[in-house]
This record gives sequence, structure tokens and C-alpha cells, in this order.
Amino acid sequence: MSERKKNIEGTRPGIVADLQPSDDQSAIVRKLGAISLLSQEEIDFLEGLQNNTLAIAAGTDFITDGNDLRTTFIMMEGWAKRYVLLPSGRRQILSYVLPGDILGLHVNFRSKATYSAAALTDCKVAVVDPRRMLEISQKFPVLAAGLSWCTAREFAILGDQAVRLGRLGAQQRIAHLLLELRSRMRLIGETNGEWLDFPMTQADLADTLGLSIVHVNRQLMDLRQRKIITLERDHVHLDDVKALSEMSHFDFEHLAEFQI
Amino acid sequence: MSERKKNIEGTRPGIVADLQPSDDQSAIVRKLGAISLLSQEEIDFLEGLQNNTLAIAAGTDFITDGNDLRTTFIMMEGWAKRYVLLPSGRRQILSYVLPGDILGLHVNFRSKATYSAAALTDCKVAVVDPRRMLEISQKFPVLAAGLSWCTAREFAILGDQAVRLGRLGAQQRIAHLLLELRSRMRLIGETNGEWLDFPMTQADLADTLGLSIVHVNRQLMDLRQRKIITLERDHVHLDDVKALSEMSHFDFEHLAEFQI
DNA sequence: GCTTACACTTAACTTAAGTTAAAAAGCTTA
DNA sequence: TAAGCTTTTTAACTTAAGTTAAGTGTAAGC
Repeated sequence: MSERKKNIEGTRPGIVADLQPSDDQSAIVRKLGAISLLSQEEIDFLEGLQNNTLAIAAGTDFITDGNDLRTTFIMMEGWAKRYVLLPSGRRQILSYVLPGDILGLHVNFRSKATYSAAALTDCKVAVVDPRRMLEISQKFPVLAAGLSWCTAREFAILGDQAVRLGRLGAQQRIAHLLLELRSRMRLIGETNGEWLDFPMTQADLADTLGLSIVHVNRQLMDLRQRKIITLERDHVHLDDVKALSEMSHFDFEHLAEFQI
Repeated sequence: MSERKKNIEGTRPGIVADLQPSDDQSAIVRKLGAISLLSQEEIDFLEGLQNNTLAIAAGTDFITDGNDLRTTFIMMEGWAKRYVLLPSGRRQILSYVLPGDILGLHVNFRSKATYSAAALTDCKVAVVDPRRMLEISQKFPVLAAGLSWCTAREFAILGDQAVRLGRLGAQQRIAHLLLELRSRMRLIGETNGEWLDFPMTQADLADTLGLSIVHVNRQLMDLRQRKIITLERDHVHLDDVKALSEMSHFDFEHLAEFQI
């Protein structure tokens, strides 16, 4: 019914995927490298951490709420969602896990996961012994500062999620989330113009933003009709970033890519 | 630590305040001591960290969104709120800061605060150089594990906040928050039966739970009329914890006080 | 004691978002 | 290619929560 524009700024969304493997550094190296200058030794250590990888098919749960969680995961490729299921059957998605993100950075000897995590796309995940993460703070001060920054940033991202849920309207929530994902993908160099990966369903979006599926659809349709976004299978194009940021009060400084 | 519960049901709330100073250990020592066995050396180190204290009057902001944040704070006495102000003038309270909580555990050299914090009551706060916090991971593995546990718990608490905002109804949100605060106060031994400190206004509550003041008042009145809670100035009594937990699906295990 | 200010309470009315239901559009696989 | 999914879309209707506007405490200050 609505116009599915094939290309806005010239490029097809498929190219986003093509870019990914072309870079030889892992996402976490790109992420920490974007905020600090890493030595070759530090880069080698980070790459070495990620030797033990796991392939997870889209849709698979790999962390389950209440189960023991004694492993740290580093997302190498693909997206996942972190969520909670309520006894009522309702679901709240807490955050999206993007390449370069760490899950279970603060696990303890007896800790249980307080959330579940499922792959949204096929994922490649590094399985790391949390003791090796501790090693970092002993031996690599720059990396330790980087991890500390990651933790602070995760707090900020979760705080933003609370702001969206508590104090923004439906369409504002969508706009704000899109800009957050855009910021995060830009940091690791996985954007192509204003095209953004968008592997989640509208049901996922509803459970992220505290809305019903129907209402998410209504607001998405409105954004499309007003030419603010373009939706394609698994990708969004942000046609009007200015409109999105104005309507959602998104603060670009907030998750800014400052140097250590 | 446990002789704190001198009186059970039926006592007047004022007594809560009287009990507080009677304990000679600081809140953070009580908190970490509740999840791990601390040596005298570890206790002394923690107490020594808190030599440089600051008195903050109720209502005062002590962290401001966007400003440099290069200090770690440990809340020794009193409550604070962590919040965000939107350009629209709306406000979202992200979490409450209770005795024994740490603010700015993951500050970096150039980091700016991504939230503001204001005292709800008169507070006593320890001002700590973040480098001394780093010292912990070098010299005191048990304390380091404790701090890591604190971080994971803060994530869980903020996640719970997202669940409340996204997927619970108004009255469920209130019930769930009350039970969270009850759990957290119990861990540091600052409860008196089912009496709970309650220094926040209904406007604070509204901005915490993503509701309007009027609606918070409606739901509080309903909970009082149904004899589920009793409200007094600055204190709540949870008359019917079972009803609160059933209506809100609060999971007592979730923030459980497990041993390391 | 009177005044100001802020927190709480209640009522009447409005609205954003939820619900239900059904159909259309996409994938996947036999 | 058809059958059987899941996801998206639309419409009609309902409801929980918001808004506005008074009013009633209650504590602090003069």
C-alpha cells in the first residue's frame, strides 16, 4: 500500500551485511578501539579471548532466567534480545545485544541469570571464562577502563529504556529506540548511510516499548506515511533523523563516542 | 546485625529512625557482610574508604546530568533519587539510592553523568576517589567479588524498573516497587517489622512509575482502603505482603541475599 | 495567629493505548 | 504450487490512565 522506496541515498540495504566480514577486527576491538587507542598487545589479547566461539541459530535461547550463569559471552556477530517473562505470560525485552556487547560481565560464583537472552539472527558468540575478564583489570589498564566504560554505557542504555517506557509516548518511544540503535551501530562501524539492521518483529518491538502489537503497527505505519522511516525486511532506513530526534528528545551526546 | 529487629508488627514508625545509629558498622559493610564473610582487614578497609564524608540536605542535587562525574559516592545514611529530566519538562526517576549503595562505581577519566541525583532525606555520603575503588580489585578479591555482585544487582534492579514500567498496571507497579524497597532495606538490616521508610512524595512516585500524580493517589487510596498498606508520614506499613506479591508477581528470589 | 506553600485528595471529563477480530501478505516446506 | 505457518495490517470498540480543576490538609515562616 505504501511506497517501499528501493533506494534513498543510493545504496541497497543488503550491502550492510556485505560490509561486516570485510573488517578483520572483531566487533569488541572496534568498539573499544573507537573510544581508546589500543596497542597491538591489547588487540591480540582481546582477539585471543574470543577463540572459543559458539554458533547460535536465530530464535534460540542461550541464557535462561533463574539458571546458573557463570560464563561471560561476547557477541561477535548478530543480534540478540535480553528479556524477562512474567508469570502472567507477558514479556518485557530489556535491551538488544549488538556485536561487541558483553553479556555476564559481572557474573559471580553462585550467580543466577536475572534475565533470558535469545538470538534474533544467527549469532556468533565468544564464550569466555569470567576469570579471564578479571585478568584484564590486573594486566591491561586501558582495556579495564574500556570495560568499565562499557558497563557505564550499559547502565545509560538501560536508563534510556526506562525513560522511554516511563515518560515518552508511543511514537516517541519508537523514534528514540531507533536512534539508540543507530548510535550503537555507528560506534562499531556497522551502518550503511542511514540504513540500520532491523531483525526484530513488531511483536518484539511491542514487548520492548511496553505497547501492544497493534499500536506499534499503527505508529510505524504513521512514521512510514510521513516519510520519516522506510521499512524493508530486516532493515529500516531513517529518512528523517532530524524529525526522529526532535520528536523523541534523543540526546546524541548521551551515548557519545568520547575518547578515554 | 540481626538484633536490629527489636520490634515487629505494631510498632510506631518513628522507632525505625532511632534504630539506625545504634549499629556501629557502616551500611556498605552490612550489605557486603550479608552476602560474604568479611575479614577484619576487609571491614577496616571499607570503613577507611568512608573517611571523607559529606552531609547533604534533603532536596539538594549532588550529581547533575551532563556534568563531569569523577568521584565515587557511597551512601552512608539517608535516601536519594537518581533521575533524568527531559527537555519537555517531564522527569523519570530511574532508581532510589539506599544506604550502602554506590554511585559512580564505573566512572572514567572523562565521563559525564548520564543522570542527576538528589537527596530525598538528609544524607551522609562518603566521597571516594575512584582509584581507591580500583585498588580493591587488586588487593581484596572478596571485596572485588562483592562490588561485582553490587553491579549485577543494580542491573537487576534497573531491569525490574523496566519491567514495572513496560508490563505492569498502575497498582502492580506500586506493589512491586514497595516489595523491591523492602528487600533492599532488609538486606542492610534497616527494617522494623513491615514498616518501611517512605521519604518520597506522590509526585516522586508518579515520576518513578510513569504515572500521573492523580493516578498514583487513586491507587494508593485503593490499597489503603483494602488494608494492604498503611501510610504514615514518611513511612509505609505493608499490612499484606502476600497480596502485594501476588498482584505484582514480585520474585523474592530475584534479588535474594545469596552467599558468595 | 495568620499567611504562604506544598502535598494530598476527589471529581468530572478526555485521550492514548489496549483488545478483539479478521483479513492480507510473506515465508517455508511438502 | 499449495498448505501451513508467522507476521503485518486494518477496523471497531473498550479501558486504563491522563488532564484539569477544585478543594482539603499540614508544616513553616512571619
